[in-house]
Amino acid sequence: MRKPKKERQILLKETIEQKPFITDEALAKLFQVSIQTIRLDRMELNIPELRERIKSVAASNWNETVKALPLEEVIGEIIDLELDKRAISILDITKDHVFSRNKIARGHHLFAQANSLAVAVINDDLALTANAEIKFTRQVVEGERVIAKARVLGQDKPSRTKVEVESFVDNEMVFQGDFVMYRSNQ
Amino acid sequence: MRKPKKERQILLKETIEQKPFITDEALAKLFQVSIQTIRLDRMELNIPELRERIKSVAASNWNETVKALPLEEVIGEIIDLELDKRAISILDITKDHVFSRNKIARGHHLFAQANSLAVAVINDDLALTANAEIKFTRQVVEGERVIAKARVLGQDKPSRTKVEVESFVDNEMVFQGDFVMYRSNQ
DNA sequence: ATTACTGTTAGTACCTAGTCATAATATCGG
DNA sequence: CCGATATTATGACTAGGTACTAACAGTAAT
Repeated sequence: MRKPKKERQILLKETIEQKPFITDEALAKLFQVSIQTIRLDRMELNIPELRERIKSVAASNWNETVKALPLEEVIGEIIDLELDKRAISILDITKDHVFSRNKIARGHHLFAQANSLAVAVINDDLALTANAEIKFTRQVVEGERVIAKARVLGQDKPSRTKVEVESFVDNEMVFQGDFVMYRSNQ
Repeated sequence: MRKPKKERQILLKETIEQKPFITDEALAKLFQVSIQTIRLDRMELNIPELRERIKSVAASNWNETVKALPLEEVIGEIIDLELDKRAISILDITKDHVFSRNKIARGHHLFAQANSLAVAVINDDLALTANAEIKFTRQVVEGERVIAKARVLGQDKPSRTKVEVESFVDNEMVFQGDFVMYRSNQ
């Protein structure tokens, strides 16, 4: 029934992470030990008391409300561009681009970088994405720098241009997309 | 210096709404009355005590967490969700979402709505887009309301789930995407 | 002038979910 | 079996309250 200290502490940590609203009393019942033991465990694991946990959850809420829409106009910085040929852009992955849970970059930011690069490379006043086939080949985490390279492949029909975009972190491909772009054909 | 009861109570309500972390003691000093007066005021105004306020702020985040994605991280507003089955979200296209030139919605916003819906519908702690095939079937302009509908199709492999997302403006399809989602366990 | 009422302040007992410190007991490994 | 580690118990204290009673000042009505 009762588990050894180490095991209990690991479970305790997980339980509190998952359910930060739980009291020491409830934890004591859950693990079949006294409240004091739970408190000693929290001490050792540096887990604050219930009220402080709730407070921090509430506070983190407050801050994230302020951040509003992270999807701004910034979708990478273009560092090389030859219209209707190729283009390169850089996007530094910050905390604004990642899931709060696991620090992995959200897919639409990688897509946005690639897509906007595909739009930018088209030598036309109007360029829209008609369709695309994309692959997220590796996870990107906070702090990494994504380099997207677009290559114009050619035109099936006069109003459709194919653009291939490949994105890299340290020469490792993280994203690959084939975009079919609509253009007005002035 | 000291204001009449009514005025104080109005200000009290506003103050607490704006700063829910404030204690009765601090409020008493702020309004130059005794703690008891503040408590009587809270009673009359049905404002709960500090800890309950903090709790509700914290809970408002925790409860509304859809497995993989906190609700406020979803692009668009989720109006229907049944995990691992289907989900619907609404995104109103504002000037923030369009090209300044022609008021046409930028593709990555439609993608972001669809992609985050595909993430949200997955009943798992970790959900990432592996790859996707998308079509922009009609242009969307500023002021239009996009309704995205996600449908979970099934699983090829245990860790891969297919999600189809179709987005509409006035019953007209504007976007269609087949997403292959990676999920951690379950 | 007395009564009634409102608004404010004061004080008590009690509550929860802890803290800290110390002591006593239980359990396990060698 | 002994000693170290682990656990439980005990008492005193804290913040931020609730719930209740009592007192008092100022105003209005009778």
